[in-house]
Amino acid sequence: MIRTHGAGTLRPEHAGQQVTLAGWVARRRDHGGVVFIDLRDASGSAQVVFREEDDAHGLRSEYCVKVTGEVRTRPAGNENPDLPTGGVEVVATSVEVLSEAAPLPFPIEGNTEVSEESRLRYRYLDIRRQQAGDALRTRSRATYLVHEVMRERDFVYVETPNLTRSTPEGARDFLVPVRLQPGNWYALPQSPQLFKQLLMVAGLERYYQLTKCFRDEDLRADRQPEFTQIDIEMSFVDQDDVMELGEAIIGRVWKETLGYELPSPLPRMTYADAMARYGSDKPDLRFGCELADLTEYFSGTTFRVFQAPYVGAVVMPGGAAQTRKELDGWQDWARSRGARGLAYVLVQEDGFGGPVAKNLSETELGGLAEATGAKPGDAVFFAAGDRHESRELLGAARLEIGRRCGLIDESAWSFLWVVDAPMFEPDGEGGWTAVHHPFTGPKPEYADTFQDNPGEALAYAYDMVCNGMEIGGGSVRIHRAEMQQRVFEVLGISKEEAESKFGFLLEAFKYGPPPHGGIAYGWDRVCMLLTGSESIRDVIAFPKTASGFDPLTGAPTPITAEQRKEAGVDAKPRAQEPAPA
RNA sequence: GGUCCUGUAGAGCAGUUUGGAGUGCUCGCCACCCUGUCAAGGUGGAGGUCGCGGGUUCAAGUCCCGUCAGGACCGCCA
Repeated sequence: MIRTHGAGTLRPEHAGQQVTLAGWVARRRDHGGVVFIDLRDASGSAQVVFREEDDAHGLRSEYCVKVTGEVRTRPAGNENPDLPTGGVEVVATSVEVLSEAAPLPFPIEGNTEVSEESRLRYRYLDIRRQQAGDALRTRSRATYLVHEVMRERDFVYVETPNLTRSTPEGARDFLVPVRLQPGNWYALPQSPQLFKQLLMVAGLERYYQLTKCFRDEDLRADRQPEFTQIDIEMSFVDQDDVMELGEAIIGRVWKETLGYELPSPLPRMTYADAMARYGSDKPDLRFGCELADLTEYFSGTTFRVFQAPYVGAVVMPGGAAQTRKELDGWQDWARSRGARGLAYVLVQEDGFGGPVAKNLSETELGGLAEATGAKPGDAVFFAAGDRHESRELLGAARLEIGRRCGLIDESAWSFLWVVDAPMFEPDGEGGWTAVHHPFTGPKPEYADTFQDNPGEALAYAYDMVCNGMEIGGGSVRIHRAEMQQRVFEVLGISKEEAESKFGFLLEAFKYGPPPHGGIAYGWDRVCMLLTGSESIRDVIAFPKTASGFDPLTGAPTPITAEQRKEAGVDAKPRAQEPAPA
């Protein structure tokens, strides 16, 4: 090594030692006759003292330097108790500039806010900054912890292909042209779902992998086109076994990195409860404001709008004090989410306000506070119509209320499992679509009957939710061809279609497939929560912007005509796949 | 595909409401001064297609139209 010590490791007990440090010039304080340099490396930073004759005046921010000198305790009165190395300094005897640095596009030191655009453009400098570097280091520590847990539990780490077959999952595939077979394309995996099930057939019994997944959909703060999953599958297990493992992993990570002890076992909530009480399948339990179901309450109402299959409400504490402009703002907010508006009643000391109040009877208004839990000074927001849509609107309003009113305890952790989601939901065209994926099994009590009443059947599935964000989800899978066939029938997938799309899985299931189940964690999201980041981009070394652009490399780029020809982008497949009989 | 926010010196911002000379702040950068600082200090200086294009106007950073980029959200993402 070029250096003998990490700058951040120096302490008074090193006094008297000759050391060589290597790192970057973080700050310089040039007094003419004496020059102080804070030399930073991955371990921290230390003060180096130069005298006039050492010629340190030419050192500039972020020069990469090697310094040799003697550690000494600082002169009395000059210690800096705010710094870990503040008791000592290195008196330089020689300095070598390993490389110079051009003037920086943004400051490395200090807490200056820098636009994400330029941080990503110069990501290597951003990561030199404390915050971005720490996020990646925390992610690394957490990753090791996951491997520890999995190793302790005898899981087999298996890598699955990234160049694979397009499979009919939910998202759009990224496609890769195949030079060796012009006209044919690989797809990048949306997840290793089918491979991990094959590994169960293969008898590995306990598989895991930290792996990239790819989905060609529009991006968000918590979505990137390529992202990392902890992918897990286990044989001969029940739902509780997988959930116990999931809690062990997340529990270890939170305990070892944040010192936070996860409740054990984690609370569980049914999907039905989550929708009814929080209007979400991933409720944020860091604050209350539960929804009130007023369908029964308004069953006899003369107000047309409330003559609906569902009427619900959510209370905004202190909301009656809002200005007309703020209340109108809620209407815009609701319309931007595709709703017609957001009816509201203001509960005041001396009565009720808001445009809806006059449409309600004395009795309806009189019992409203009790029915919703509203107090004088609060606003009650209503949604009426389709049960699911209305609840989702109220759930979104609840979150908005939580944010606007500062009800969310940012220091709190709210972990829970949401279980018993429906297997199917209407696809809007008279058929059914899988809520989870088509290989998810029904809860045992629906095993024989789900095809008769698909809307009622519950899936043997579970989602881990943290602070209102889904961080992991899984299910006990179907392992019998007969049951799989019935699911396909509900989904309107013909035998031929199933055969051509994932015949390889169905074939594997002919050879003694074990009962199995698993889970996948969105590792970027987990790390985002762990580090308190606003976006998963903060825990990804080289992320892409919302339009899928990488400001650092400039990807994606056009290709040359030659590349296009060679890749076979425009080629037609040589022969059609054999038509199903 | 849609809605909203943002774009002014290397960085972070103010100025845009009500059009009047690129007007300004903090940091950084360059030169010089300075022997105990640690967000060092002092003096001086450089640095601007006001995202881009068009329009209105005697006059546009400011008003209008379009467009590009970034961000948030809806749709979408099992």
